[in-house]
Amino acid sequence: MTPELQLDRQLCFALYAASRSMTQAYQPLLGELGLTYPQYLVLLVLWEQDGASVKQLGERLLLDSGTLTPLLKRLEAAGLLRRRRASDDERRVEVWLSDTGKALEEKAAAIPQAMRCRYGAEGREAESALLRQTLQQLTMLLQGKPG
Amino acid sequence: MTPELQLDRQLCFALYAASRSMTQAYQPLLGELGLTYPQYLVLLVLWEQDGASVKQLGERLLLDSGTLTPLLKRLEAAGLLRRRRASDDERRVEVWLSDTGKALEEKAAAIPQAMRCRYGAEGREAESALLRQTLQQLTMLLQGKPG
DNA sequence: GGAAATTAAATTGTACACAATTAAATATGC
DNA sequence: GCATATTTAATTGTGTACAATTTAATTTCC
Repeated sequence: MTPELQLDRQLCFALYAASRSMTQAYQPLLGELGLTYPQYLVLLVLWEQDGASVKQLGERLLLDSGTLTPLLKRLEAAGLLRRRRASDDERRVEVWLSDTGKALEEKAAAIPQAMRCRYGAEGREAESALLRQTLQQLTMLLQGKPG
Repeated sequence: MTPELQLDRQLCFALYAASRSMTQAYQPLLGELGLTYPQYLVLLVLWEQDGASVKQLGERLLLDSGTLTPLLKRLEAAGLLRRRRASDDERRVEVWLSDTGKALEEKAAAIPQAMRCRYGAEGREAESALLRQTLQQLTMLLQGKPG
């Protein structure tokens, strides 16, 4: 066995396992709101930036239209948002929150604190902020954007 | 906008983005071997532990049979491994590498170094080992296993 | 030793991811 | 001003993820 290929030495697998574990930990909380984890991410962007285009959502979340289009259709079917061709550029599709979608932000506001508790980050704000920044830098590197 | 809900402050999104970026960065290297990233992870386990059961693979990779069964069938169809009911317990399915599957380890041996170069980890072994350990601890926490 | 509980995979159904292609709208260059 | 290139979404097809159910084999417990 090549030592370099040991699973437990792979940063990539540590990332993959942590990311999926985190998503799983969110699931019970998001389930109460009727959301999946990627749907929650889309709403996080829209609560900051209502009316964002599919392209803008994709840039923030690093997702393409092949993922976003069906996801947005499901959120539209759930009544949380509406999709609209922009009048000044018919190629663009703008995504606007409905009142229900806007109102959901209040319920979601409790989630971050609940999760910090869940993964033992309470009282370790500095440590988890550092981890977050390290991951953000790594993402920029992997995306080929000079950091 | 609730400040706590800002996308760029979410550890969960930093993880999600980094994990997918890492998988994307592996893709060109794995593509040459005809593998997807999860398939590569399965092979990492088998190169360490040939003959592992589906359950054992699932425990190492945190995946269930719903994911593994079709993935293993594809690797079997590609001629890299064979699945066999264990004779001492017919519930268990053992996964054994073919000669082709075993031989692939040599080609894969170049991947870790190529990737370290790719994400700027050269000469920063300590830093990336620390990140890996932090992520492994976080995963254990999220999986509810006392760390 | 046989019913009930447990375990291991497979199956079913839904929802991402993402590469590759298509289609429509806008921008560009000559 | 018009052909060409670019941009933006949608579509198509493959491969995960994962919850929930099913099936078959083994344990457990009386």
